[in-house]
Amino acid sequence: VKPSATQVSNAAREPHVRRLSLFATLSPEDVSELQARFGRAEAHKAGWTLGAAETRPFFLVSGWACLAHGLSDGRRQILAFLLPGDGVGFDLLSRSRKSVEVIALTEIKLRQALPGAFVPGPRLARALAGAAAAQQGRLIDHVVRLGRQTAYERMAHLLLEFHDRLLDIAEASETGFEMPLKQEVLADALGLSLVHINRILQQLRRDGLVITRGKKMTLLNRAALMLAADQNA
Amino acid sequence: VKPSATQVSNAAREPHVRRLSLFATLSPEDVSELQARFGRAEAHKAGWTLGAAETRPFFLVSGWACLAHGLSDGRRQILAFLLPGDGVGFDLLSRSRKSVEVIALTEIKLRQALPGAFVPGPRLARALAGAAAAQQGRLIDHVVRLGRQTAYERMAHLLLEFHDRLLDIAEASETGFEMPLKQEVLADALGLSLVHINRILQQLRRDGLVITRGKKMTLLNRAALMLAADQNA
DNA sequence: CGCATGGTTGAGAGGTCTCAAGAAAGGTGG
DNA sequence: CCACCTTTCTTGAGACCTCTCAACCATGCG
Repeated sequence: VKPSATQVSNAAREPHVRRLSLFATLSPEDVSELQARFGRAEAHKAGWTLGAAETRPFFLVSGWACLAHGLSDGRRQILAFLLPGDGVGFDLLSRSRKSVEVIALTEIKLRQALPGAFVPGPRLARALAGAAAAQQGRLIDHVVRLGRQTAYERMAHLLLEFHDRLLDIAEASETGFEMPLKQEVLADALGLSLVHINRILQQLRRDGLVITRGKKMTLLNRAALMLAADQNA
Repeated sequence: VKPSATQVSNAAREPHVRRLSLFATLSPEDVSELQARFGRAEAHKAGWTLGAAETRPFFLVSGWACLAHGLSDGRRQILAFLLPGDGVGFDLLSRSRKSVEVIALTEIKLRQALPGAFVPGPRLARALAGAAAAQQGRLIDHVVRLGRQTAYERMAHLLLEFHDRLLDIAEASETGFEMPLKQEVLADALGLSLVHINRILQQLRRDGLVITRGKKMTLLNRAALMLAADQNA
C-alpha cells in the first residue's frame, strides 16, 4: 500500500479518520488500509431505518442517526446517538440484541464495510477498541442519566455530550453547534415526554445557560451546565 | 495441556465454565487453559468495593456483586449486576470509565486473572465474546427499563432477568431463586426510591405474580411477568 | 433482652405525564 | 411572492406516578 499525499490528506478530513485518531496515532498506511476496507458513501434520507443486527459494520460520514429499541406498545427508547465519524457494528453493541434499530435522524451518508474479514493492524485495532470503549462509556452515562438524574440534569448532560463529541470532529465551535433534532427525539432519548422536553429547554434558556435558534444550539455557560449535569464524571 | 478427568469435572461445576459453555462448546483443553489463567478463589465480605478500572479481569465464583456509578451528591446508579460466573474486565465495559466501581452485595468469592497476557484459543475467544455481548445486551435492556418503563414493569423485567441468568448456572429452580438484595439496592438499580420499591413489590405480590419470603423469591406466574415486562425482547 | 438493620406504612409535596389546543416555522404549488 | 398545508413547537390544566420525610414494625444477632 502506497498512498499518495493527496489521498491521505483527503482522508484526514473524513470524520471517522479524525475520530479514530483520538485513540491512536494512525500512519498514512493505517489510514489507507482503513479507507480500502469501506465502500463508497451511500446516502439515506431522514427516517431511514435498518435492523442493526442485519448490517455490515459501517461508519457514518455525515448527518445524525441513533440506535433505538421499540417497545410493543409504541414507546421507544433511544440508546445512543451516532454522529459523523461514529462506527456501528465494530463492537458487539449493535449485534447483541435483535430489535435494536439504526434510524437516520437527518439525511445521512455512510460507508459500509466491504465483504470479507477485516484484520486491522495494531494501531488501527487500538483505535477501533478505543472508539468502542468510548461508546460503552457513553452508554453508561446514559444509564446514569436515565436512572438518577432529573430532567434538567439529563438535558444539560446530553448537550455537553453533543458539544464534546462534535468538537472532536471539528463540527462545533467553542460555544455552540447545529443540533438537528426534534424535541420528540430528545424525549425518546432522555426518557421524558415531548412536552416536558420543551419546558426544560425553556428553563435552560431562562436560566441563561443556552440559546436555541432553529437548529442552532448555543451554550452560554458551559461551567454552569457542567455543574447541572453533575455525574462528576 | 493434559487435564485429568477429575479436574475437568470439577471445573465444570464452576459457574464461569458453565456460563461460558452457553456461548461455545469448550473442550477439556479449553477448560483447563481457562482455569490455568486464573488464581485461587479469594473471598470478600459484602460491601467490599473496588475501582473497576484498577483491577485485573476476574470471574465471580460465588455471591452477588454489581457495577455502580456514584454521583457527587450521594445518588448512586447500579449499572449491572454480577452473578456467579460473570466476568469483569474482559470487555471494555469496566475500563471505559473511571468512577465505575465493583461492589460486593453479599459475601463473594472471585478469581483474578494471573499477570501476563491471555491469548485464548478460538472457542474460548468466542465464548468470552459471547459473554461480553450478553452483558452488553443487558446494559441495553437496562437503558430501556430506566428510560421507558414504569416501576412495575421495571421490577418485573429485572426479576425475569435474574431468573434467566440463574437458571443458566443452575442456581434457580423452575419457579424461583434466592435474591440476597436489599430493597435499597433494587432502588439504586431501577432508578426508584427505596419506599417505592417496597410498594411495587407489594403490588406484585397482591397481583399474585410473586411471593417473597426473606431472601427467597418465587415467581408464581412467569407468563404474566413477561407480559408486564414487555420489551417484547 | 436490646440494639441494629432492613422492611412497611402514611401523608403530603413535587416532578412529569396526558390531553388538547393554539402559535410558529417550513415547504410547496400557484 | 403569497397562500396554504404540514410539521414542529409552545402553552395550559389537571391527573398520576414517584419522592421525601418520618414514623413504626419485624427480624436477626450478640
